Amino acid sequence: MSRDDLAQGTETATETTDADRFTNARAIRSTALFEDYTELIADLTEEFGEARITDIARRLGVTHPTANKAVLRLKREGLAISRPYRGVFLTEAGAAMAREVKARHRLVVRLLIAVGVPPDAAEMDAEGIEHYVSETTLKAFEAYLEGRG
Amino acid sequence: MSRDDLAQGTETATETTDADRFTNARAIRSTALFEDYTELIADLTEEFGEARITDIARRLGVTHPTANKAVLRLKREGLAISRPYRGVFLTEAGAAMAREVKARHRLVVRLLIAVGVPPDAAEMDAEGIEHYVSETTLKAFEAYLEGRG
DNA sequence: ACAGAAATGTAGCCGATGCTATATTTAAAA
DNA sequence: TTTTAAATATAGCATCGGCTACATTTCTGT
Repeated sequence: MSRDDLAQGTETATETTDADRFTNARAIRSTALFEDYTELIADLTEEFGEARITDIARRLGVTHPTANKAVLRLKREGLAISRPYRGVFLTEAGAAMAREVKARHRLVVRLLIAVGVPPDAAEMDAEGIEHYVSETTLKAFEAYLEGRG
Repeated sequence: MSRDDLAQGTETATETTDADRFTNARAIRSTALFEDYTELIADLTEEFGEARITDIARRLGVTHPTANKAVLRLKREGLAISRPYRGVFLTEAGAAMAREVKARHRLVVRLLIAVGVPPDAAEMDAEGIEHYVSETTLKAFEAYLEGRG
């Protein structure tokens, strides 16, 4: 099920209820962490050739056991692979998620700045906002940014 | 601690680290549910004179036990009050949160529509986005909407 | 007034996401 | 090489936020 299927809810066609919106938001909340991890692992891999648990934990501002547990979940979901005491790497699925997330992140930051948000605040807020931006909204952002050169 | 204190992180002044951003996002994630509940309770109280657990649960798309447990947390945090088998009401603190959240929600929806997001998608995405919009960004949204009449 | 229906409450389960404390393994230094 | 430091793993605890199943209370209709 894609983001936009979710975004449409389960209604026959027209109406969208409050419950649909909240259910959608809850669904996204549960994938937000995976998005953060895959994006970060991609960054670290590019920078250092691999993503070490310690680096992941430090960048996210959590302890290593927390990062380790999250990586176990990533592996279980087929988004990452790793051998004991070694670096973490993304699977193709994980890399695809990372690419998508990164593109979304950049677009959100660009749009915020375009409407006058200071760059620092834009970066800060985008970290949370990006997860909730649907394909439809993303397209609108693109169109808006196009239309103003 | 306010949203913007959080948004500044614990840095001395200038630099904002990745960890600050993620820690900020996590902090907001943990208050998002309270925001949803207070806003909804305010709505229901206005509509029906009180907020019943059943109505809260239905609008959020969760079961009553889940809503009940959340209300217990709200009460523990001093945001709501209720007597057994009776409606739920907001405290002054809860009502203040509801007002703030509602204002933020409206502004986010207006901005999304202003940049070309279809109203349906704007409503849907705002449900998640609104929680992550800082005061700074909110001010920028206001200025942007002012500046285009 | 009372029976049945509806609403609310409680108990207990689960998974996610954080933590601390304690192994264990790998890497670095003497 | 052997010791020490750093990184990683594991165990166990807590809270949150979902659920189902069941108990209790309130409301409604006859």
